[in-house]
Order: sequence, then C-alpha cells, then structure tokens
Amino acid sequence: MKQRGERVDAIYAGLRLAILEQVLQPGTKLPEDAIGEQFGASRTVVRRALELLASEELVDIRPNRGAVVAKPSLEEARDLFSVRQDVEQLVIRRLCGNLTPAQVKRLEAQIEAEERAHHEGRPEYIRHAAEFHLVLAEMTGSPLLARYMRQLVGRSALILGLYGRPRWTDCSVQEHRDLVTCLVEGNSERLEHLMHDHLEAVLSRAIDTATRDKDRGIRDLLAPYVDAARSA
Amino acid sequence: MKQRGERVDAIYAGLRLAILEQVLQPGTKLPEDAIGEQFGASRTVVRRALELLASEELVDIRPNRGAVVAKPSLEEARDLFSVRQDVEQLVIRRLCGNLTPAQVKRLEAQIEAEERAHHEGRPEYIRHAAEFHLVLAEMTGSPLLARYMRQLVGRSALILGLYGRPRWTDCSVQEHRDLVTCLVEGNSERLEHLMHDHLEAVLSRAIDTATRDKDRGIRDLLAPYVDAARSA
DNA sequence: ATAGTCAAAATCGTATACATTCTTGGGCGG
DNA sequence: CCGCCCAAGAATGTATACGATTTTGACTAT
Repeated sequence: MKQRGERVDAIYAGLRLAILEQVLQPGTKLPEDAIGEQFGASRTVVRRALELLASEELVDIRPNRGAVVAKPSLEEARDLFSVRQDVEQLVIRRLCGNLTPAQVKRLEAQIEAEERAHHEGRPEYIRHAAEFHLVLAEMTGSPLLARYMRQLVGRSALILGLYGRPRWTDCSVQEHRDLVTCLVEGNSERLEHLMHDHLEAVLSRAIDTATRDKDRGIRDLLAPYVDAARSA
Repeated sequence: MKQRGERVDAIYAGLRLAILEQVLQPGTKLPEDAIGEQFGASRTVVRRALELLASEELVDIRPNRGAVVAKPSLEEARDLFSVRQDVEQLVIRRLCGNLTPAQVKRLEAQIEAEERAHHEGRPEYIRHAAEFHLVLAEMTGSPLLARYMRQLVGRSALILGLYGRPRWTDCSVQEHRDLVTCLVEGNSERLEHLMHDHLEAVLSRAIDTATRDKDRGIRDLLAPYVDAARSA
C-alpha cells in the first residue's frame, strides 16, 4: 500500500500520527485547504492522503461536508474489539512454538523499548505497546494478517483515546513478557488465555466504563458545568 | 453536476465487475484517459475509482507507471487462502446454532439462485456462489468481518481466474446446502470440517495444480508453441 | 423576542492545464 | 550485426480554476 508519491505518504503519515496520538481528536474537521497549506502541498495531494486514511476508517469523509477524524460509536468499538480478539488468537496460534531466536530477540527489544519509555514517563510507550502486537502479526509471515492487524491496532488506539481512561496500559509490559515466554515454550493453552485477558484488560474494560458513562445520560454529564456557568 | 460519488461508484463498480468476471485479466493496463473517455468522466474521477480498487488490492498502482489489474503471486494466493480459511471459521463459529428463521430463508434463496443459474448454464452462478460466503459474514452482525470477507472473496475470485481450472465450483451447491444444515443444527464439529473441505476443494486445489504447472518451468509450457512457430 | 428566510462565505467535487517521468523507436558507435 | 543512447510520444503527478453544495449569520416578519 506504500506505492504512492512521497509527498502523499508524508501527509498521510503525519495525519495518522497526529490522530493516533490524539493531537487531532475524533470529530476534528480536516479541511483540505488548511492541511495543504500546512504541508505545502495542493488539495489534490491532501485529498489522496485523506482517502487513504478513510480506507483505514481513521477519518470519515462525508459527501460535500469534508473530512473529520473518525469517531467510532460504542457499537463499532465493541465490534472492533471482538474481531481483534479473534484475529490476535489467529496470530498467536500461528506463532506458538515456532519463533526463531532472532524473532525472540526482536520481541524482547520491542518490550524493552516500551519499558524504557514507560519508566521515563515518555508517552511513546503507548505507541511501542501497540507496535508489539503489530510485530507479532508480521512474524506470522502473512502480509494479510499483518495488514489487518495494522488497521485493527490503529483503530483500537483511536477508540481508546475516545473512551479509555488515562493509565490504560500500566501493566502491559509484564503481560507482553509473559506472552513471549509462552510463545517460546509453546504453551498454547495458557497463551490463549493470556492474550485474551491482556486484550480484555486493555480494551474491553475501557468501553465498559464508557458504557456506564453513556447510560448516565447527557444531563448528568453536564451537571458539573452548571455551577461553573452560574458563577460566571 | 451530480451528486458526489455517483460517477466514482459507477466506474468503481464497473471496473470491479469487469475484473472479477475476467473481462479485464490480471496484468491488463488501466490507463486513466482511456477509462475516463469510456465512462465520460475526467481523470480525477477515474483516479479515485482506481484508488478504491487498489485499497482492495484488485488493482496495482505503480508510481509513475500506471495502474494494472492485480496479478497475485502464488505466494500471495496461498497467504490469502490460508487467511480466508481462518476467517471463514470465525464466521461459522459465530453463526453456528444462532441463525434466525429469516436468515435461513435468505440463505436458501441464495443457494437456489446459485442453483438455477448453474443449471441453466449462466455464468452468474460463480458470482452467486461467492456471494453466499459474503452473506454468511454479513449475518454475523459484524461490519468488520463482512468487510474483510468482501475483500477476501473478491481477491479469491481474481486468483481463481488466474490459476483455477474452468469448472471449479461444480459441486458447491450441495456443499452450501450442507453448510446451512449444520449451521441450523448447531453441529459445530462437522461444520468446521465441511467448511474447511469446501474451501479446500474450491481454492487450494486450484493453486496446487498451478504450482505443478509452475514447477514445469517456462520451457515445457512453451513447448507446444515451438511446432506452431516452426510451421509458420 | 423568536422563528424563518436568504445571501455571503467557506468548502468540496470536477475539469483542465502544466510539469515530470516512463516508454518507445530510431540512430549512432563498436 | 549487436548493443547503447537519446529524443519524441505517451501517461502519470500535481497544481489550479471553476461550478456546486453546505454552512453561517444577519435580517425581516410575525
């Protein structure tokens, strides 16, 4: 999918990162002119970048109304996570007991980068943690699985930014280590449980709390702002 | 001018059908001017349609060298089929024992359409047979699974056109009936075997014979043409 | 004051023009 | 005769212009 103009890729990558790092939050309008001016390119190029992002469902292009950062509904979020659970199981089933020493090293390096960033309080640890799952998918040797995982991971990040709580990946470093251990040992039964619980902890819990908030309704959510408005 | 997307969709759908029905064979060049003239649209619109097809990997856009109908390698074909095997298993696992009467009716109607077309020798039966799998995926209620299945089915058709033998779906009608029966009964164990064998028959056998041809090398493949050239 | 209407501004959709890159066919030198 | 190089043609990459649609905000009538 990376066979386009250099400039298109630059804008695509820039916007993608900005969205995944929540600099551009869901719902944010993405006018072609403004982006083009920012990157020093014409609307033609920007449009293609936006279309690429739309094909990943990271942005939503509405006819005649412009592009906005995608804002998945809770239903879409649940669908995504359930499919991701299944696909991650496919990945580990293919890898279990089949890792080469070089691959193990690669995974450990990935985890270490994640841990360092986390320890030093740098926010990149989120990206590293997500990348861990992508690396796993790539190690299956199936470009298709890797491609799907890339989309799933990207959209997961978007959703976690929307519905998740701030410290959502605190324990994932140790969990990632355990996953690698089981992959090496070929302990497939425990592995499946680990992965399931890992994703459950990271993903599903986030939208469960979001569901609770949703059920409270808009009135309750706005309650804290009433006083603020009164004192103004 | 007309609504946005109207003409883009027309060109997209037209090209897609032409590719899947092998009117446009893998490797065929798709020049923007020629297509635009044919459909009465400018290159801008054609380009967008081609981008959409590229995101499904039905066409290959090479930088500065134009778009061609995708020509998956044997390796890509094997990857696709193995992932499709897995995804189809996910689909039936979600559906097994959970079909509503309305859904059963829908599936039976689909099979009947396939059978009629097949019986009357119309080539649409191929499209109906492929659609059966897409309908199954849609019945899971997961837009993501349906989306992935749509891509997988489309690309499968492309590959079968490339490597498959003419009469590749002769027995699929009965196999589809059996699948529905097991889905209704909730006979999950037999179901998984049925689906696996069904896909194996349709897909893998095609590329296995293709592999044999490949291994014969180009010299053998060209042998029949030597005499023809000599007598010319 | 409020709701409805409408015109101006902003933004998108498409066409077209120009620049850049690739392909092709012919000529030149070995 | 073969291979290399280069120029002409063709096709893509990008920018820009213009028409169409949506949005906004002000104005009028009730």
